[in-house]
Amino acid sequence: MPKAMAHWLMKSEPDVYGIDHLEREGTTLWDGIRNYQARNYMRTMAIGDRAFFYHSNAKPPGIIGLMQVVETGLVDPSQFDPASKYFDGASKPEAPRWDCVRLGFLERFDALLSLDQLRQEFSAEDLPVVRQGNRLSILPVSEASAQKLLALLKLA
DNA sequence: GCCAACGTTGGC
DNA sequence: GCCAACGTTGGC
Repeated sequence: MPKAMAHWLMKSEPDVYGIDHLEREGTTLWDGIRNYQARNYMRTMAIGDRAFFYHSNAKPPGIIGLMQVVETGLVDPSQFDPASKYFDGASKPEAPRWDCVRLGFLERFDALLSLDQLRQEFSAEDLPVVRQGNRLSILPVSEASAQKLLALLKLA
C-alpha cells in the first residue's frame, strides 16, 4: 500500500506572499525559511503532500487555501543572494544550509477559516497553530485534523 | 504600537 | 555548556 499523503500548515503574510500570488503564479518556491525546525519539516515532505495556506499577520489571520507539494529537496537560492533579506553568509554553496520545496496551487477557499474559529474547533494538541505564541511557520497537521479542516472549509 | 513567546548569539 | 541579551514572529 502506498504511504498516505501527509498534511501541513504553512504560514505566509498576505502582504508579502499570499494566496493571490500563488493562484496567479501556479507554483512557488517556498524560500526564505531560516528556522531549523521548519526546514527539517520541509525535508520530510513528499511530492503529493498537501499544505494548508495560512495567512499570518492578516486581519483576521487564518486558513485561506490549499497547496500541494510538487518538488522537494531544492536548494534555497536566496541564501546565496547578497541582495536578499534571507542572505546567509555562513552558508557555502558546497554545503547549503537551507533548502526548500516547491508548492502548487490547489484551491482557494470561499471564506477564510479564522484563527478564532480554529481555536473553537481544535485544541492546541490537535492543531498546534492555535497554541498561543506559536511562531513556527511550518507545522504538521494530523490526518484527523486535516479531514476536519477540509470539512469545515468546504462548508463555509 | 505593544508585548508574549521563543530561537539565536556570544561572552564567559 | 550556561545563560543573559537580543532579535523576530505574529496576535492583539
